[in-house]
Amino acid sequence: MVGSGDGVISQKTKYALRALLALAESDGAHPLRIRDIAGSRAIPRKFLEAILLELKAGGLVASFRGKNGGYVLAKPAEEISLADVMRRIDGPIAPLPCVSRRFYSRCADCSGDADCAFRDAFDQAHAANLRVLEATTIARLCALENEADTAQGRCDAKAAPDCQVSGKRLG
Amino acid sequence: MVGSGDGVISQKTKYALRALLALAESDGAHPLRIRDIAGSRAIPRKFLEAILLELKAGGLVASFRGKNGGYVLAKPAEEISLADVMRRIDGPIAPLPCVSRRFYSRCADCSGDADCAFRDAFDQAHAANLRVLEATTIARLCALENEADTAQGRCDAKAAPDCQVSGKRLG
DNA sequence: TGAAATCTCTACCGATTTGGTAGACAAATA
DNA sequence: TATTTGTCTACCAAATCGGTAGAGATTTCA
Repeated sequence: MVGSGDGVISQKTKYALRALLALAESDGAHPLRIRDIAGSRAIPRKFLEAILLELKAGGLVASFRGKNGGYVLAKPAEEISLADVMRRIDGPIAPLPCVSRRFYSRCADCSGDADCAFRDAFDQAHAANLRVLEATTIARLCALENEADTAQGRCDAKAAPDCQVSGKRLG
Repeated sequence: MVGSGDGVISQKTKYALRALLALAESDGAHPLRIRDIAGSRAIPRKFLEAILLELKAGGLVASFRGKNGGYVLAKPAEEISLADVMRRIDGPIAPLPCVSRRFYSRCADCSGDADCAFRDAFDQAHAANLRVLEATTIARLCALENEADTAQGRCDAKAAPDCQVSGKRLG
């Protein structure tokens, strides 16, 4: 079933972003417990444990153990971009390894055949994509979220108005 | 292993693009046989059969059976974009279903939680990505490929010069 | 010195997707 | 009718995705 389309952002990345938003919105004085983040953001607890460990390994969050322990952001929310999170959780963002900024490697089968012709196009597309992803920070998302909340109506009010909800549109 | 990175373009899409390039480069008078495309472009034959059927279902190629049969492009190479091929083979390009132009649907878990804040950013990134992918046609890829070929040195000569080949760069 | 609370680590698990392969079948052509 | 081509149904192994279980290590507090 080709078109069922969960899209390309993994569940894991969505959970990671939600967790980071939760941390960014907390006062930062007290660490947030895994259990509380999981509870408030609807994330499976054990899964979140693993995700936070990855984020910690990537230097995005820090943790404390024992009573009063928990997680905090390891740097200002302004310095964590969407691209940072995606790369840490799902690996390279580039569509082809030979076009990757951070994880460059030669395409295994690129020599002597037609793949090379694709490279340039994918490189441009990737660059355009990345510009947005690098420019968007957790802080910015946080602001957007609060905006939406106080203007109430929450998420649904912002759904693209020209998109039909029923079924798929193949045009 | 998060960074091993084959990238996001599936093998299947790469094969599809190679096959389309082969068809675009043939004179168009005689159909190309699956076997010949597979041979000249290093694509597993049986796998290519399935791919061509999908492209046919999508109206990108046409076929003839029996002796002298084979495949041809169903429309001018100028009218087949990278985005067309990717969508036909791998489904929606959008990172989130609620941001998709062709396959819109509401995110399952978007109501009342933080996902909404992501939407806007991913929407912009996707739009930027799509602009390039829609603008790049098979004809253009074909031209690029020939350019590279006649300037000889083939692919490898075009590899990004500022990228080290050895190992991964984590910066 | 515990005991409790918290993060950490290793191991597993079922479902789905990816990248294929095998083989019978159908339609053209000569 | 024999041959040559595409078409269709069914598999298959390996990897990935989304998660779970449970023991272990640290810190704090009484």
